[in-house]
Amino acid sequence: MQYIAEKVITWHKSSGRHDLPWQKINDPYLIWISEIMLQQTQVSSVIPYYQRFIKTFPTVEKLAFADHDVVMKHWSGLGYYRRAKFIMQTAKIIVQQYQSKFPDSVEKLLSLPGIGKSTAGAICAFAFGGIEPIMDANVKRVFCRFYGIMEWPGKAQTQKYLWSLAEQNLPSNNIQIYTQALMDLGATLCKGSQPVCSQCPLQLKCVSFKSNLCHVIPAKKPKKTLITKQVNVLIVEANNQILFQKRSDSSVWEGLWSTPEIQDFSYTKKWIKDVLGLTKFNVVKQGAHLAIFSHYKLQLNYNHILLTETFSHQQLKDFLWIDRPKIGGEGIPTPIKKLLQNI
DNA sequence: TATTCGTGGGA
DNA sequence: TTCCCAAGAAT
Repeated sequence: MQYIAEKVITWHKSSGRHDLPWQKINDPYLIWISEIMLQQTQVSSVIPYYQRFIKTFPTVEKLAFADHDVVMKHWSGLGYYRRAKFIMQTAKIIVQQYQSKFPDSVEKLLSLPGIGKSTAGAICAFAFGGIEPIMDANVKRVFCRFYGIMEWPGKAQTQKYLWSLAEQNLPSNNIQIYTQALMDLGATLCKGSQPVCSQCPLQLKCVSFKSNLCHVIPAKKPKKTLITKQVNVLIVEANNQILFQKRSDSSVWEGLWSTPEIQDFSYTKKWIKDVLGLTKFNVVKQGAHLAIFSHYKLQLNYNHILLTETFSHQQLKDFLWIDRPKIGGEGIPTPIKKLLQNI
């Protein structure tokens, strides 16, 4: 067997992680859910979401026929909400076109929404024992260090090279243990900061260790100055309830319920009239709340509006009144929840 | 192909 | 406090 595979498989038996909720199972549905949740999301963050999710949606059929808002509520707080839309789409496809049975080839898995090359490889390997590579942040770090790759691993050209190395290093058996071992090594020893090279099974042939480059490999992502986006929102309150509007597709917080956006506060009166058919209200507070994202800052300018006119709560499409005490449990973006806590 | 998608944890 | 970034994919 190849050097890396032999070493990490042996290492994993004594020192790998063995108690993650999605291990020791081979149900492709459960493995799929875990892999989607784990995209760009740390294990410790995923665990409670995963357990709650599979309790409510234990099978692909349950998910395929689930209510959109119930699914979003389960995803609320986890981030990257497109993933929730994609799993609903894919669940329907699995039920309708695959008779509820997951395909076992990378090619077919890749055609499903939300499943890219790495997730397809992980599902193949973990659920079906397919000899397929993955390429997550852990594997990138391990291979970059082992082979002494100086370029930023997110660069397209570098990624291509990393995939070819991942292909070359595949073992012909024990693919589940090998795949898990690579990630565990990256998560527990070959960490981003302060790697524990003294315990690493790859130490003898690791280029970065031998050349003392572990502190500069992997290379950091080139920095970009964050821009600040401005958004105006209306916090409309009546009878201890807040008015929410469903976020549209292809925008931040897609599919979640949020406080309605307005182009300019000078349109407030017209907005209240058009949406609610009301003319009487008080602006009880104005302010701003800053939310920091990984790729930009969002300044939420708000007007807190109290309706002073009695009215009937007619059902408006894509609008929803939510009791203030229930806001924490709904599918609402975290920064909006925080904003409302301070109102 | 470079950008856009969140949130929370850790240094 | 501030910065980085994590079991990536879609466009």
